[in-house]
Amino acid sequence: MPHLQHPKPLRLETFLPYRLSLLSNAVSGAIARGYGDKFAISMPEWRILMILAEYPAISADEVCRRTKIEKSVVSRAVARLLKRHFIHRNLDGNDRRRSILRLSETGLSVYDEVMPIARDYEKKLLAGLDAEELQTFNSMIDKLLQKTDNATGES
Amino acid sequence: MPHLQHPKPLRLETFLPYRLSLLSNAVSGAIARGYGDKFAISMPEWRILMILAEYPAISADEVCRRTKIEKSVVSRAVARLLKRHFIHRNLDGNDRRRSILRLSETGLSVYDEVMPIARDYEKKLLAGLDAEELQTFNSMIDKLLQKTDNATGES
DNA sequence: ATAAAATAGTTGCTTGTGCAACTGATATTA
DNA sequence: TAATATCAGTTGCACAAGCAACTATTTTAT
Repeated sequence: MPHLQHPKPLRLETFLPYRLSLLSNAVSGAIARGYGDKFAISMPEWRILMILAEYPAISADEVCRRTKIEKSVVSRAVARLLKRHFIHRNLDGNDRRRSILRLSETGLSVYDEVMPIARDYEKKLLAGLDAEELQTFNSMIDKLLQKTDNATGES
Repeated sequence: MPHLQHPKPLRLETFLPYRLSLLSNAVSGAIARGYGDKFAISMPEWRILMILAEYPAISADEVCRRTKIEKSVVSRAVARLLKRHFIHRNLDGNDRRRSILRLSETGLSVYDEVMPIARDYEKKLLAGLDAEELQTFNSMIDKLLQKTDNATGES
């Protein structure tokens, strides 16, 4: 039996999508282990806490837009954060479909404890890389995100 | 009710793990849509085809090591690829725990059809970026992968 | 040689995710 | 104003992923 092999295969190890996925999983995974072990919060929950720390008093819908998390995932994560009293929810008086989410004292204290862990991890990860490299790296990410926006985005 | 807001929050939009995850999802997602719509193959399945195109005649275990896909996922993906006759499997004569996987003619032809789509997408994504930027970007990914290896790896 | 440990691979189970359908509320149009 | 469309949010469902437990085989150690 012949070994079927493409004459010029696309090498997985150098394939950008694969490399990005490895890196993203490794980085997100490491941080997720941090807050997951300590507070039993999931990544979507953590991102919601983050976005509410940055933008207090926004709706679930705005959370979706800002975090790019799918709305059913947000809905269930919000339910769990409510049950654990990490956030509050009030109906929006002007539009009773909408409700306004806010961090609670508890939620803020959780955020205050997790945030430095996340920030330190990021810092440690980027330590020893010179500023110019980092600059290029970040601008590359921006450029690539823009390109994928075009491909993914609305007509 | 006071709006609880951290005085110096970690901005989600500039948070590296978040940005990497956005980018990775967008990039992998775009390609996955390509082969998914056309051949109904999943991302793990596609990666297994890729790795077999590059390394014909390797074991499932080696597929795991080379693709970093979890072994149960590989097992099920291999089962599906076998059922669709995209690959062959033979027992290894020397070690009867192990079996040897190979692309079939069909599998190779699928690979030959999907591969250019993936490569073209990658090319289009990277078009217009100057070579030096790209070089830095790739070396940054390598450096970061190495750092996460240390953190994730064995004691 | 025998027992214990390691390895390749499969399967069961739990969990997370995302689409689609749905409810209730608001906006739009005729 | 009535009919229709849109929007915020929830829930049902189907599927993917990962862990752990298991089988069968091979390696290592005593």
